[in-house]
Amino acid sequence: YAFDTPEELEAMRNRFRTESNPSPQYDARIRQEMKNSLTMTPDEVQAALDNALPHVIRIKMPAGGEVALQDMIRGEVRFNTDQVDDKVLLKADGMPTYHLAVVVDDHDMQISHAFRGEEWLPSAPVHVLLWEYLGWQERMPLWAHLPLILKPDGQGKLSKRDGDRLGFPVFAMDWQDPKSSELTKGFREMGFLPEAFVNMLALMGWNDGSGEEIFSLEELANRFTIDRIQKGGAKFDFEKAKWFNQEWIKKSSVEDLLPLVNAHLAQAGIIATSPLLETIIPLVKDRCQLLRDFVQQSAYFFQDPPNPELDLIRAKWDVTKTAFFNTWLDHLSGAVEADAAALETQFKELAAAAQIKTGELQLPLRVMLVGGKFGPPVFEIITLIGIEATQRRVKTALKGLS
RNA sequence: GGCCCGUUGGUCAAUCGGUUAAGACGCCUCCCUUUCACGGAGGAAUGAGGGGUUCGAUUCCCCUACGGGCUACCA
Repeated sequence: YAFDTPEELEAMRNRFRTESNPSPQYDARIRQEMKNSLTMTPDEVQAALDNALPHVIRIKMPAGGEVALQDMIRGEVRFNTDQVDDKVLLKADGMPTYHLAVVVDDHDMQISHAFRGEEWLPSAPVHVLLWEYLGWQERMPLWAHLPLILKPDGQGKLSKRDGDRLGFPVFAMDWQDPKSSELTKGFREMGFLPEAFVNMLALMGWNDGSGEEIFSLEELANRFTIDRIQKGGAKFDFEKAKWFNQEWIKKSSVEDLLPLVNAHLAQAGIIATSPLLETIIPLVKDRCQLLRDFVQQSAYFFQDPPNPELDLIRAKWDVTKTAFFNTWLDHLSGAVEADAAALETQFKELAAAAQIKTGELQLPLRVMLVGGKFGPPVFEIITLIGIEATQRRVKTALKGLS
């Protein structure tokens, strides 16, 4: 039992704080100077308890002892119990701290292997002792303290604030702090496939030695061995994370991608119609790292580009090109069905007749139709959006260019 | 400060005493491509420093340096 008030604890820290000991602990020596059942008489303790004096229950770390634990990743780790403080086990409000709770929970849940971050290693001796003191040491789980994920720019472990600061998600899914209502971005909402997220995470601090990197959850489970877990922390690399996603987008079927792509399009206000989207996905998926990239890559199939980047073509624009496009527009009206090869041939013939290089005309055409310098081959796009939309977009662009 | 854990290219990393020290991401060059990607072929780039042990150390040991974690009635 310890009856020290927060103020008294603070006073103790101030009293014992020195340059060589910036954070004094409630340890075997200091506890002799504090108000607890080791320094008070049994009667005093009983009286305090009877008077419902606020108190906590601390673990009494043995003086001059040693706790050794076997870690599956790091081997034997030893701690001198003099260096570990008398951690609070039960708080004044009656609630257990993590230290007590984790041991009791793991015991009740019959946990065989306890995996946790390396930041828990310093308090492991408290937990080991608790398993012993509670009389459960036969059932103590095997320990594994995993390496941490570090900030990309050094300076410590990755925290949720780094996401905002450096522009990448930190949590699996969007998470809003109920208290501060602060939003932390999630990998899912940013357009990561679950498979890619799991894959990326698993390969941070572990590999199977084969050099392969793309694994499904099932493959990961089959190949996983504890002895191949890395000991040092790994800096998070968003570029690599995106690469994993890109690989999984390439690997995924149209059926799997369809609902996800549809959701991202819908969120961007684009209503994608059904048979069209299925044909578009395989056409553009190689150009997408994140699911949200599908928005830019397929929006123009469903709606005219709102602000085509005409500046890209304006510099090299002249009246002969305007004339060419007007001629082409006329010829287009005669076309019954849109066939990519036929359209391209016709386009090239007209270009030759006008004595303009097709290269100087295809880029402008692309910008008029899709809005920028990206996307699949232009004539394939025309077959999908149709003659009518093509004419409309070219006319709009010509107005913008004049 | 103390205690604990770690340290191979910019990043993730293979190597379990003898290798030209893999591979991937990113970067650069070229090819394919009248866009952007995909794909293909190349390239630059690594054993923190110092001592040992050994015929031989990236690999084993020690020291130093550096990095990380913990040091709350938070987890």
